[in-house]
Amino acid sequence: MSEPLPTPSFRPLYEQIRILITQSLVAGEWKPGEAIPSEMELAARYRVSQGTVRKAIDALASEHILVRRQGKGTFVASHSEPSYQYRFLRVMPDGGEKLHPHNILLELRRGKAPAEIARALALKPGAPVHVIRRVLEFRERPLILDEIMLATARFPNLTVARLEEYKGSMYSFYEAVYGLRMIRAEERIRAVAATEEVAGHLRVAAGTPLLCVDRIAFTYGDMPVEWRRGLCLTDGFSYVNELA
Amino acid sequence: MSEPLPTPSFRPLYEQIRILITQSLVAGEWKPGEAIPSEMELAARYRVSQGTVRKAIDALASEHILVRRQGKGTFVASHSEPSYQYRFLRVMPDGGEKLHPHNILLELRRGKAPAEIARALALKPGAPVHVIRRVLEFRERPLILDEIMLATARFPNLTVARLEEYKGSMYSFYEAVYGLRMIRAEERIRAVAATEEVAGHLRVAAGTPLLCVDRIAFTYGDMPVEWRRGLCLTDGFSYVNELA
DNA sequence: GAGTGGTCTAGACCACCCC
DNA sequence: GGGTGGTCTAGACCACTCT
Repeated sequence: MSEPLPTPSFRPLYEQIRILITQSLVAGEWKPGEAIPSEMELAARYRVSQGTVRKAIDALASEHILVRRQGKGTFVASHSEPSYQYRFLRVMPDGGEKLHPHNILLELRRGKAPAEIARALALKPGAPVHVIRRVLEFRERPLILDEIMLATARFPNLTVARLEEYKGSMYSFYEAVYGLRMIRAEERIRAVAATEEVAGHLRVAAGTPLLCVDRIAFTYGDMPVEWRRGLCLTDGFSYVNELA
Repeated sequence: MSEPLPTPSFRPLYEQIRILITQSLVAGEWKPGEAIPSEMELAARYRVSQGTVRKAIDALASEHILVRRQGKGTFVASHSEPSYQYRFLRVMPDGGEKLHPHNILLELRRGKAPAEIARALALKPGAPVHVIRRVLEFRERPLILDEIMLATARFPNLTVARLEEYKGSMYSFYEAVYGLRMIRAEERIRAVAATEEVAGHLRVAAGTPLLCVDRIAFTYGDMPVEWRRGLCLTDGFSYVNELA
């Protein structure tokens, strides 16, 4: 006899709970910084044991989507919280201090996504995008020249005023103003020589070697939202990474 | 009355089990690639429940120190296994294929550790070290010029012959020949211009921008073992990183 | 079928936080 | 003191692997 069915794929309960919790997060049922219901409440809601909810929350906490605080509750992670402000910024002063750079907006304009960037953002080639250019300064010295592209469809009414009024990182801006929480990012790093124009913005000689850091940042469900290219000086600074 | 004792710090049981397992790994009770005893056996050995052993193993597995294989057992991770061979190599062709480079040894000599490197390796300044220089090639093209420093005390009888005879990554060499398993590494990346000498080895023009990747690699207990500086071409290649 | 890791449950108790 | 997450246990059952 043929098998009844080749069991399409086994999905543990805690995995399904993880998905349900994620859906509530996407739907905005619990907002960044807020507490989600207690493990017992969620267990009752989903009709599973506390241990199963716990495993689901563990997974989300390990992705930094939720944050556990013993004695207080489990909270929705937010880029607005101090410790998460520059969570994705891996460039550090060689001294070892934290880097809380100062943001100088150079330009906000409309443009069309080049083919490669459109692909990265899952848009049609030539789709309309916002192009942001800015310099990050540290101790009065320019450090990084950023170019950022965002689909206009996802970021309506983006203006210089709204960008400049906002204090804090780009991702806390997306989160606070557009409800878009960035969960993870992929970076590709190369070494390049500064062009005349770039050198001007960074106040170094043309030809100075720079890190070119291309980043794609994703929200829930691995949806790409932001493309970014950072050109970064590295005298006195380096890109720090931990391999595990 | 005064408190009996201010409870110096709470140490969960599974944490203590994790430490005991780690000690057995350090002592070589179970060798890389081998299976450790089953969860039930370890539970009996340490007189705790299977669930507690499980949590300890989960932690070690998430650090890639152990590898679980359902239905088979839990194994000691090894840099010799194909999927772990170039576990710490983050430079990838832009195409996306995996990079399995070809190793060309340039030099092995004795030297003294400069102050900064001695500090990184927890040695006395000027301590004797092996200095290895090599080029990694990919498709007949030189890609990375590496300089590696290892304390001679930890690597006795290191010779060109032994290095050249060994096929595979540096870390599988350390593991197979010296019983040193590298667990994690820290990298700091900068952009530099190729010197004449470096440019010669990489067959590019002097001044070409390169990634300069400084790495410290650690065994168990966060003991530093290897210092390494890689100078890396990035046309057609990039350093890939995932931010979570 | 026997052995392994993986899931799920239920209940007890501990550590932490805040009222 | 009452709530939250964190630990630990014990037992049942499932999925995978090998023989």
